[in-house]
Amino acid sequence: MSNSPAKTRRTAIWSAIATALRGDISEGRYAPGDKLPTEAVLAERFGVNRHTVRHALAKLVEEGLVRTRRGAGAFVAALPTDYPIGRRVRFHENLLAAGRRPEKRILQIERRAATIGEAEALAIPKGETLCAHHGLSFSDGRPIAVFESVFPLSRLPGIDIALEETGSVTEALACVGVPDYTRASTRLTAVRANATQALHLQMREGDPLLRSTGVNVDGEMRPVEYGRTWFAGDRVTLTLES
Amino acid sequence: MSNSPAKTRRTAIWSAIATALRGDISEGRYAPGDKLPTEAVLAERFGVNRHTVRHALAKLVEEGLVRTRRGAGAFVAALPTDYPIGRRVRFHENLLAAGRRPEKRILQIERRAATIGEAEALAIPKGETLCAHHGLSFSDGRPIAVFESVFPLSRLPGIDIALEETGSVTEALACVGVPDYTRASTRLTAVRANATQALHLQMREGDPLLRSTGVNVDGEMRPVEYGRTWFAGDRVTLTLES
DNA sequence: CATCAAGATATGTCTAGTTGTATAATATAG
DNA sequence: CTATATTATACAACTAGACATATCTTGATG
Repeated sequence: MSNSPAKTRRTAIWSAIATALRGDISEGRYAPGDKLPTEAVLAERFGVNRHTVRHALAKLVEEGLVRTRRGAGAFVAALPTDYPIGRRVRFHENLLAAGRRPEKRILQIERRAATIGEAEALAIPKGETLCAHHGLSFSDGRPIAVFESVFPLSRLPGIDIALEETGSVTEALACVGVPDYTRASTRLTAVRANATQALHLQMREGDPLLRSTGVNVDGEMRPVEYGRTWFAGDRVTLTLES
Repeated sequence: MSNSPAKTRRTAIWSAIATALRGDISEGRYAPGDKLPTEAVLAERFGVNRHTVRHALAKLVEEGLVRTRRGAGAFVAALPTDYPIGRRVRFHENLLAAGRRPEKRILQIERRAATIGEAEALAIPKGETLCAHHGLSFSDGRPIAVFESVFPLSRLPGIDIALEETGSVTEALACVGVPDYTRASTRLTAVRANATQALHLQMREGDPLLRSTGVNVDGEMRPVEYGRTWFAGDRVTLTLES
């Protein structure tokens, strides 16, 4: 009579407000350092109580997007992390240069046979053993990407051990005789987050991700790493160098 | 317990309560916009459980007679606003003629490239710069619609500034040399409200909206505005002139 | 010009009240 | 006995208002 089984599990009001403000910020309507409208004004705009706006703002503060000062207002803390993609792609260096505090958590390192795509990208025979590792990247303590990258073991013997000991791609490659490497190719596309990715990135299943696929080569143009990275779309802006 | 338990009840308690409240409303005891007593008070007054009162209120909400807002209360719903759609569509004029108090709140004005659909509707090259603005429409202080409309900047230089200064489409167009305009086409369809729309219109996510897509042209039949409006389905009745 | 005081604003915190939702128990009709 | 209507209880989410406290603005004062 009154209700049908098709009940609407609506998103919380404060959550919708947070999303709206997050969108305004990421679209540049409020630039970094800008003062957001006062809580009272926002409450009026959205037609809700001030406490509901405060809940939304608290969420944005928790995410690091907004910083509040009592008596002064709420200010946009920073734009999404700029992540330059060019000939030299170094996670730690890039974020340090942007004034961020980078962090990396390796979830797994394993040896396994190469898939067809991996073998092709690394220019090795299909089914050859390689070293794969995947994990999470953080900026200022907030997860911004999940990655999976593989190395040809035949070309880089001991890379798996070096990776485990150093926890750094750059250092591990240096350990096995690759002092420098450059990005040979990068492909970008947008996909939806699956459950696992959403969990790691603290977002919702289906939220947009920016997927980057790239191959790094050594000084003699031999592929040394084939990596895929899924960036949280609302936290990262990739910038392309000429 | 207080009511005769041995007798067979022809009508359910909640139904009787709904009828009583419906009568109070139709007799003017509660005028449109008035706040009904709280569920606790009504439960006390009718000598029943709060849930039984809620069942009655749910029925009235379903009928469209009552609107509830969590934390605020239950209110007698205002009558739907008649909104004529014809050759001349003027938000303010239409509502003033209907004896309402119109209001408009522009949320954003920006310049950006035209999408394919917008370029087609305005008969301009794809990607050309246009002026877009979106916001909210009110009738007697209640939000009844969200809108987004775009203008071709090449054909109407300065329209964005005029819009910002006047806050009125009709006046802004007059400022840039379009003294009069008429509706060339209108398309209507029903859609579900997303979280943002629901928030602005103070309704629930998934509630039905009436979407109107229209193109306005100047005296020489050149498109000057391409607008989309989402009306709250329970607050507006569109009326078509012959 | 520099400084201080007072007022206006804005966020932080607290208390209370109201609707929304979930779960379980009880009564009544069929 | 079974299904439905009603009661009972608890908690979550949102509103409403008041007050404290930090910050900014303004104007008077020397």
